Parts: sequence; C-alpha cells; structure tokens
Amino acid sequence: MDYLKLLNDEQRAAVECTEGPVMIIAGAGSGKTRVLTYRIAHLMNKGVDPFNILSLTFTNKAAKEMRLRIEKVMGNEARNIWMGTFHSVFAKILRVEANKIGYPSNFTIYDTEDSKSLLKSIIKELNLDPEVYKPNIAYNRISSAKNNLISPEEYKNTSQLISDDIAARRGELYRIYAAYALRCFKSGAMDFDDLLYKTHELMLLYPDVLNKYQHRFRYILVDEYQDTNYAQYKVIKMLGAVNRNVCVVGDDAQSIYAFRGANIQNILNFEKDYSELRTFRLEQNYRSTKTIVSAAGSVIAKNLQQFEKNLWTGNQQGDRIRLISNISDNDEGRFVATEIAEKKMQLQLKNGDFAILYRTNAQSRSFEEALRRQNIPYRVYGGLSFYQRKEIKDLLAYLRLIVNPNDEEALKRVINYPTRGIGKTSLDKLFVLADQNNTALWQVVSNVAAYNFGSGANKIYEFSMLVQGFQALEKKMNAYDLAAHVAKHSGLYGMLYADKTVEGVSRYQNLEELLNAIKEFTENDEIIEGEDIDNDKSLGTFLQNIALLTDADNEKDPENADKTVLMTVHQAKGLEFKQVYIVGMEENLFPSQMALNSRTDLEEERRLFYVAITRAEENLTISYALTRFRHGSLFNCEPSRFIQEIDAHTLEIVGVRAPTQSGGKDTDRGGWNQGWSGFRGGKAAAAGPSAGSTAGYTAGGPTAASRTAAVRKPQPSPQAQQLAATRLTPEADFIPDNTVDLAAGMEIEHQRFGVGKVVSLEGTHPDTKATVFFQGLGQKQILLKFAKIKIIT
DNA sequence: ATCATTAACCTTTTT
DNA sequence: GGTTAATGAT
Repeated sequence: MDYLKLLNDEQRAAVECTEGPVMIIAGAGSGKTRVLTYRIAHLMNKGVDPFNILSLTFTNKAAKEMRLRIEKVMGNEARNIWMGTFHSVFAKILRVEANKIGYPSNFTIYDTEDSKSLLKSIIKELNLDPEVYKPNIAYNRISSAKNNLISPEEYKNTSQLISDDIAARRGELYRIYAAYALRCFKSGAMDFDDLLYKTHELMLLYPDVLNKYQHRFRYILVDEYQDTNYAQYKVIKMLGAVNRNVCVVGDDAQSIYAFRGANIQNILNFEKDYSELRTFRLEQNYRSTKTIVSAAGSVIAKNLQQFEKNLWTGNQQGDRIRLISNISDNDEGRFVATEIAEKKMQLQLKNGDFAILYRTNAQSRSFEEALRRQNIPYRVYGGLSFYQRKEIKDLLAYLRLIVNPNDEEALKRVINYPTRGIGKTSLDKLFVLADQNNTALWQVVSNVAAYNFGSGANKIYEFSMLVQGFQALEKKMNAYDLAAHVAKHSGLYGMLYADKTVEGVSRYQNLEELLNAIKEFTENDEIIEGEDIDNDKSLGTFLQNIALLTDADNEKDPENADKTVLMTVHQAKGLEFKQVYIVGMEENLFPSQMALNSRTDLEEERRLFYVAITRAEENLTISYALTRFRHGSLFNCEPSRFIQEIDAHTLEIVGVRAPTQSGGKDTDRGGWNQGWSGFRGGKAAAAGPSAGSTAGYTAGGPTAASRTAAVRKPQPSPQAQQLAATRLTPEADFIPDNTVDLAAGMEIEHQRFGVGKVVSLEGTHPDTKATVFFQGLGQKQILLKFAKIKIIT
C-alpha cells in the first residue's frame, strides 16, 4: 500500500500510531479527512476487523464521504465499519437494546417540529402562559439539559438551573421538562437529544451492555471532536475505557457549535482522561494561498481562548482579499452575480468553483435573483429538507402510526387529515379521556366504544379501523406496497391529485418521490452494515433511517452538477471552493446581534468567520451592504468589526461601488448619497458607536466606506425612510407597466422572476390573477395589483 | 367543523 | 418578506 507515501511526516505519524489514545489537532485544510481515512485503512491492513472499528462524525455528509473514500482504498470490506453520525450509530444501538430501558425497539424519532408541537400541548395542559413559556425556549432549555446529561429530577434539584429559570420568570420550566420526558416515553418516542442521552443511560445502567460494546468497538475514531457535547464526550469515554484506542480529530479554532451544546473543554478533558495520550498537530495547509492563510491567522489571533498553533502553507502568495462595499443588499447580490459571470468568462471557471457564504439563510434571496438574471445555475443549501415538507410528513405520520401507534404526534397530525369530521372538540375530548384514564391517546382511539365518548365516536371508530387495517397489512406487504396502499386509502393521494394548482402538483410529485424512495429502499439490498437488524426491509427500518436525514442532497442527481453554491458558513464547514464570497459582513449580522453580549459568543462568531475565510482556495472576496432589508423594513448597516481584524497587508479595499444599474442611473449618484446617508436605521442606531467605529481602517487611508459612514445625520421620519427605501431598491429603474390590458399569450418581464409568458388570467380588475410561465421556474400565479410587471410584447 | 382572513413571529447556526 | 398560528364567518 503506497498511501503512506501520500502523507507528510506528521500525517504519516498520526496514521501509523494506531494503538492507544491519540489526539490530532488538524488545522483548516491540513488533510484531516485524508488522515482519518488512511488511518482506518491502515488499521484494516494491520489486520483489525472492520466490525471492530467505530467511526463517528457529525454530519451524514461527512460519514458518507469518508465511507466512499475508504471503500476506494479498501474495497467492500470497508462497508463493515461502524460508521455514521453520533445520532445514527447511537440510534442503531438503542434499537437493539431499547426494551432494557422500557422503549419498544421500533421507537419513533421525533424531529424538532414534533418536539415543539408536543411542548406546545404540554404548556397548554399545564395552564402556563404561552406568552412566557414558548415552545422554542422550552425546547432549547430541555435540549441543553439533556446534552449535559441532566435528568428531569436533577434539573428540579439543581438550584442553579431553577434560579436561572426564576430569574427569566420561567420558574415552572422543570415541570415542562418532566412532563415532556414522560410523554415522549409513553409515546415510545425519542427526540434527537434522547438518542445521546438514552445511550448514556443505557451504558450506565447496564454494565453488561456497555461491556459488549466496549469489546465490539476496539478502535474508536471521532471527527470534529471540538463539536462534541458533554453527552457525546461521556459516551465515547465509556466506550473507550477498556481498549483505550480512541482517536479524536479536531480543531478548536473551528468550533462553531457551542450554541447548541458543543464544549471545547472536551479537548482539554481528553488530555486529562488519558495520561498516555499522543498528540499530533497538522499545521500545513494544502488548500489556500499564503494570503488567505495569513488573513485567517490574523483574525483568529484576536481570540483569547485558543490553543497555540501555527498554520502555514507552501502554496503561492495569491491575490489580495478584496473588500467591497455596496449601497444595498440587492446591489450586493448584483455585484457578486455580475462578477461571477465575468470571472467565469475570463478565467474559464465552472459554476461550481464559486461559493457565496452568508451568516443566515435569509440572506440568499438577493443572490438568487441576481444569479438568475445572469443565467448562472446555482444551488441553495438549507431551508427545509425533503423530509420536512408537509405532504411528506403527512404520509410519514401514517406510516409511523402503523409501526408505533402510541406515536402521539403522528396521531395528532393525521387523525383529521384528510378531514374526516374529527375536529377540535373531539380531539380535546380524546385528550381528556386519555389523561383521566392515564393511558396513551391511541388506547382511547382504538377503544372508543369502551369510553363514554358521545357523538363523534363512530368517526373515531372508523379512523381507528383504517389504521388497524393498515397495521394488519404490515406483515403481508413490503414497505413500498404498504406505503402506496396507505397513500391511496388514507385519502392523501386523492386529495393531492385533485389539487391542480402549481403547488398542488408539486406536492403530488413529492409524494410520488417519497414512494420512489421507499421502493428503492425495499429493492436495494446492497445496504451494508453487518448488524443483523440492518438487512431488514421493514417499514420500521425505513422510518428509522430517514428520521436522521436532514440533508436531502442527491449528489447523483445530474441536476445538481456544476452549480454555484449558496450556503451558510456553518454548512460550508469542511468544504472548499476556488472562489469564495463572504457576504453580508456587517455588524449585527456577522457577528450576529445575538452574540454581542458575551466574549464567549463573540469568539464563536470569530471562529465562524475563520471557518469562512479558510474555505477559499484561490480568491476571497468579502462584501457588505450599507443598507439592508430585514423583516421587511430597511436598516442601515455598518461594516463588521471583524473586517478591521484582518491583516491590512492581505486586503485590498475597493470601497463604495456605484450602484449596478442596467439603465445607467449612475448620473445621480450624488443624489443617492444624499438620499441614504441622511438617515439611520433603528437597529444600526441602537447598536451604539456608528460614525467613529469604521474610521479606523488600517489599510490605505480613509476609504469611501469610512468617509460615508462618518457623515450620518439624525434620523428622519419613518415615511422618509420608506421613501428612501423605494428609491434605493435596485429595482428603482424598474418602471412597471399598467397591466389592465394584459392578455393570455403576452410576454412580460417580472421584477423578480424575469421573462415569462402569460398562460391565463382569472378574476376581474383590480383583482386579476395571472398564471405566467417563467423559463426555468415553471408556472407562477401572480396578483397583478401587487406584481411589478413590464409588458414586452 | 371548516374555510378564509388576519395577526404574529421570525432570523443564528443542525442532528 | 414570507410563512404559520390564532381568530372570525359560514
């Protein structure tokens, strides 16, 4: 095997040191995945049975990629490695051992939506003020408790937690946690955090079980160790206690998930737990230019909390990082899109060589519009995944009910969908009966006759017979046939089929896609993983598998080939692109305003920025806008404090650009300046230092950006802001035509969707609704009184 | 009980 | 700006 020749000295040492605890501190772009995969290959070459190797990652994507890479080196044997996300591997273990802790082996996995919906019901049942006790807040609090292995009882008895809650005027939260845990248990359901929490509980309460897995997992590897939380840390520690062959790979500088419980302390703890620990540092970056590596280093150096490290590269110096100021968020979108179009031509680059990275998903819009106008194929990551769509969750809820009828959230979801006359009153009655008799909702539903239900009982009886009919088929049919049967006989299929609106057709297609996925699952038997339970094609197994799929990315789909990528910085971790645009570099956005209150949070934002910078291979462009729409209204923005932290030698400040207008509006630029420099948005003003903070630019003297930032005057009326907003929007030159005489067959240009052809019109003026076919977008319904439309022919 | 209109919330990041 | 939950009319 010559893979050892493909490694540098430090990498090779890390690969060859197979016995005993190992920590690999791997800087950005230092070949971390390469080391991990070759390390596993090396273990196998030394004769370690892949069944004895456990490799844990944070995302499905990372797990998939690593498996592919090891398969390339080692072939099919690699399939026997226990490899997956913490959640999926732990779910697999829990499935086998579930009844020990009182769960059915086909337990349901609640997603966030299910959990929050349950919390909402509980808050209502406990008669707590829904204004004070919001499901979101309760969810986060409970999640953080579980991530720290705090049970409901411990929560109640921990004075610190209780006094925190009381200080936040939510002193009853412990009751919600207790009720939630009980309810999940009764429903045979675990949420995402339970998969970690219950695994720990299982290992703690059943030493024989722990022992079994300690001996099974002779070698444990953990990727992105800096992102593990306490529960994960604890389980790894338990599993590795016998063989002590635990290898963790991480980079404290890239820890960006503390907000959801990740604990950098785990790296320090690791050193304490294993005195014989060997540490390797991968500091040579193979990804980026010298400029980019040094800019990243200058930023992360501002963090007080960090390990000493020195990332370096032998790559070329490369171009300076460009800093671009834009008039507005839409202008920023247009700038990036035009530049990508130009660069593609000039440098013969592919669409996929470009990535646009932002802090929040909501920022994608302006880039999408601009890229569409430039005819650049793109792909937006994030948003809701396939399995989170309503129509998909609806069918899945029926299927979940078949496998586990106690799944209360599934039951609530479909008992009256499609509508079958079981309304709010009946549902409330069912809840009361279940509560009075201390039993699960399904027990009441499936035995209505035994309870004094009153009117509506027959409808509930019919529903229960429908579900029981499905359940009876489970043993006779494979997962696909059953799902197709359910889709038809539940009425879901027919309901969506009847809906001929654009959205309806798309929902119908999604349902078919789900059925196809189930079919593929049923027929595809090369699905791996040596465990006995895994070759099982049952519906339950399918549901287990998809419950943890959040990224529904079909890499094999040719539709996704060679597209410019739009994603959040979080999602970009682990990826690399030739040309990177970090956009929206503004105070209150990046860093997020939520992170401004504590140093810890701010340092996490800085690490996030570090991650963003280190995604770039060749060129990096950072941009910000001076005005931005947020929540529907216009705000003034200031450049991010992080910009000033970049080493000035690596920067080229381009300054304020003229608005990119197709119609040549540049003549009144003075007017623009007067227009927007005269007011300040609420948030920007509230944030405090404005004029002075940007004046301290280190490179190249005062810039246009700092000059303009300094001339701000007091705030005008909201009306004036609104006026300015209309003038400022990039579509200012878009003069809509009167649409009174619009007719079918005419070609129009829509402000956002581009050129399209009118298919049909319905309704009368001024409420006319037009169906328009746009290239690449399909049909859209447009209300003429709101839409800004130009008539072409 | 169901549909349509209105109000509220959102925006940090994800298994 | 866009979706989703709470209200009110039929």
